[in-house]
Amino acid sequence: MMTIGEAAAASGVSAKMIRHYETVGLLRPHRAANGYRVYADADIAVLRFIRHARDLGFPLEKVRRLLALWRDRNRSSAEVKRLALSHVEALEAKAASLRAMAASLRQLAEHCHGDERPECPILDELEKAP
Amino acid sequence: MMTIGEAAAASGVSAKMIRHYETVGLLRPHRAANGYRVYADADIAVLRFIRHARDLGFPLEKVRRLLALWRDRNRSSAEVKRLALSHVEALEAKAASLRAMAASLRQLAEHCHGDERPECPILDELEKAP
DNA sequence: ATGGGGGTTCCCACAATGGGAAGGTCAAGG
DNA sequence: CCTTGACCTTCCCATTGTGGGAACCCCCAT
Repeated sequence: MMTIGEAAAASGVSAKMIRHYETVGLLRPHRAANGYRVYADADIAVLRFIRHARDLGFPLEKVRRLLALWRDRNRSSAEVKRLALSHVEALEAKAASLRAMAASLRQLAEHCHGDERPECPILDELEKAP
Repeated sequence: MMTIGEAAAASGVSAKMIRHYETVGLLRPHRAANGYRVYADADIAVLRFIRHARDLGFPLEKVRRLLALWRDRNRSSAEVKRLALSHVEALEAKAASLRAMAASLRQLAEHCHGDERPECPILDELEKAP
């Protein structure tokens, strides 16, 4: 049984975020008589779970669903896999979009002299009509 | 000389965003006697510039600097190139991070049977201690 | 004059995180 | 016993970029 500060240290989630996860309903710690939140080992496990999921880029809504599956002893691994792969697709789509931007811009930059002169194909491109 | 709706249609930037760009100081349209914003062709060019820069993922702060360089006839292309390449690095770093997440997660998913059984290495990983 | 299609400002929301203020609580030590 | 400092509580604000919507004003055509 620990306070929020200890739970933060034990889980690697900041106290601020722990409270936030509670307000969005991912967590329900007990309260001591003085109003302090009290975290049991199971709560710490939840917090670590959340952190790992966040480290993999899952948005909180998907973390919520993962948690539900985690707690459900009758889940099918298929459902977990589906959720995970949909997230993989989202990540890859986003990454591809960023890489496309980077590639276009790098392309433009390669044609830029990068000297004292003001002429610059990067600005020319940004200025274009369409 | 056009109103904000026409400027939106001409530039591809929503009226909502045009107002926002104004409040953050990227734009200063004139005002008609009735209080309506009035956009000149130069303003439309600025809006298109902003849109192109946003399409390349530049955050508004960098868009602001690009605009300043664009307007500065004495700019050096080196400065533009530096700004662009720093953004390229940011994009690539972000993309790499997303791809790393996707790769880890895909890896985990590959080891998940994805059937009716509850055992799932994805959840096992999220549950892990550290 | 009236109705519709603009325009204006202002507030709220998202997602996830952090900063900070104002105040309550507890343990240690003088 | 009381102070001090570390910790807890709630509440508000900011970030980034975008959108939704309310309440209200304006102009033109019917």
